[in-house]
Order: sequence, then structure tokens, then C-alpha cells
Amino acid sequence: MRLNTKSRYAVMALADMAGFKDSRPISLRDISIRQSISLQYLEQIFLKLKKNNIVKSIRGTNGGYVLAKNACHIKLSEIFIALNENVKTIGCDKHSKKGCNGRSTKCITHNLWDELDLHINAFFENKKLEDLIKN
Amino acid sequence: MRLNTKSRYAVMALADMAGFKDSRPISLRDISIRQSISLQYLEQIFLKLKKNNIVKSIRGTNGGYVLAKNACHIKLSEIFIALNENVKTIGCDKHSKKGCNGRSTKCITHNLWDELDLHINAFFENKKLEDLIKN
DNA sequence: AGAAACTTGACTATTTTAGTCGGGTATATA
DNA sequence: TATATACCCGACTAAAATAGTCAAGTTTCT
Ligand code: FES
Ligand code: FES
Repeated sequence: MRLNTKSRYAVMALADMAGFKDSRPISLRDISIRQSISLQYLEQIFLKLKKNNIVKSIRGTNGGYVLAKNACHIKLSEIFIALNENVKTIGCDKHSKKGCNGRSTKCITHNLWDELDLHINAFFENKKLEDLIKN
Repeated sequence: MRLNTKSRYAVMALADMAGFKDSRPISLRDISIRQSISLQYLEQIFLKLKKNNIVKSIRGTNGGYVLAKNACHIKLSEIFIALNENVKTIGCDKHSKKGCNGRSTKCITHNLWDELDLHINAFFENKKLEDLIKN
């Protein structure tokens, strides 16, 4: 089980943005250079962040992105959800009576994965973007 | 980020075994049928579990596998390590001074992923196989 | 002897990941 | 108003990982 680059880059880029105190828009080109992330990959990522109201965009020359809210109000869980990369530990449809692998009922490990899910998501829920830049 | 079938099946199969109180060897064929997991895939998984001293094998007719120790002493973390499927959240080599993406130094998110790693592994460290069958 | 069951390495189709490519559109500023 | 800057967006792709299968063993119980 590994974290994918999309989630890592999203958090990395947002942390980069959060590091600037003034509220001028920050261009992806700058983030791309500072964080060594492909510009076009960043565009893909920011599109989703924008749709989920985590950043706002300003088009045109001197445009860029700004955080849609204060860094202390952006939970990491929001970021993961925005990218549709939130942790999936259970092997079945959570909202169905059926289990994994074509079972008609939930398997012996179902509760465990569910618990693990809660455990991991609690971490993301409690962590704010601001927590990353306190160093 | 999703959990792979190998880890899920390993825990599932071991939980299946732990459910039997007598210490007769349990054949993979039986587990395969009960848990709807491909027999040959299970063989692959159990080879690793055996090498890591989580199960013992008994060959021949009426053979099978038995837990190498009591279910209350088998931590889930052992299982994940045995399968080499333990969680990898950081994007760099932990034991190097260098960072991810060819950085010469650790990135802004490094500590976060490290912390997440600890958080997740703590869950697996504290969870024993026995905890799964108390229902 | 024969069947049950573990052992092992190699192989493969499918899916996911980690991007790239190429063509847009909006807007500040010279 | 021309132009450069920067966001917008769908489609594509190479490489890696996943989720298995296949085939040919060996061991041991009955
Ligand atoms: S994981 Fe939900 S039923 Fe197996
Ligand atoms: S994750 Fe370790 S340096 Fe970026």
C-alpha cells in the first residue's frame, strides 16, 4: 500500500502556497519549479482542487491560484477527497449488504478494514494545512 | 490509496484459521473454498507467511497449515511485513539525506508522511489476529 | 500405489499510475 | 489592441503494479 504522487503533490503544492503570507496569486509555473513537479501534472491536480473549493483561480497575466480559505481551515481530508484519492481499505461496497468477493454477507475482516479506515481518516481530519508550515 | 488483495486475503485466511480451536492442520483447499480465494493465489501468500514464521506447514495427506504461534501473539504488522505490503507513505528513501523527486534535502511534506506512517503502523502493531475473531 | 496437500518459478492479462500532448480561453499590461 | 502569461480541459500513453494462472514438482498419509 503506497501513497500516490497525485495526493503527495497536491499537499506539497498547497503547503508551498500556504507558506506565502501575502495574498497575491501564485502561478503553477512557480510551484512547478520550486517543488520540481511537472507543470501539466499540477494543472490536472489544481483543476480538482478548484472544483472542490480548496483554491481559487485568477486567469491572465500575473494570475495564478490562491487558497480559497485560510490554511488553518483546510483539512487534509478535504484534499484527498478532492482528488478522489481517499483511502479505500475495505474490499466491498460499504453501502451494500453484500460482502467482498461475491459474498452474500460481510467477511470476517470487514470490521477490521472499516476500523482502519476510520483510524486513517481521523489523521487526515485532524491535520490542517497550516500544521505543515509551522517549522 | 487502496489496500491490495494480497494483504486482505492473508489476514482473511489467517483469521479463518484462527477461528478453529483444535490444532489440526488446515488445508489451503478448505480455506480457498470457505473464503472464496483462488487456491493458487493462497499458496503464494502462505509461502511468504511460512518464511516469516507466521504459519507452519505439514505436508502430505491430511496436511495443511497451522499458526506458528497463538493468535493473540500474531500482530497484524507482522503479516503485512511478511508480504512486503507494509504501508509506504513517504516518497523518498527514509535512510538517506536526500529528498523525493531528486531533491538534495527533505521536502515540506516529508514529516507529515512520516507521521502518517507511524500512525498507520501503530494500528497494525496494536491489532492482534485474535481481535478479529471475537465476534 | 495413489491421493492429498504443500513447493516453487515463471508467465500473463488487466488495471492503475504518472505523467505528456495539444489545443483551447481569459486578462493584464505595454 | 497585440501579445504574453497563465488558467482550462480532454485525450492519450508508457511503464509499473496487481491479481492472478499455469505447470511441474515433492512429501507424506493411508
Ligand atoms: S471487506 Fe467488506 S465484506 Fe470483505
Ligand atoms: S517525502 Fe521525503 S523528501 Fe519528500
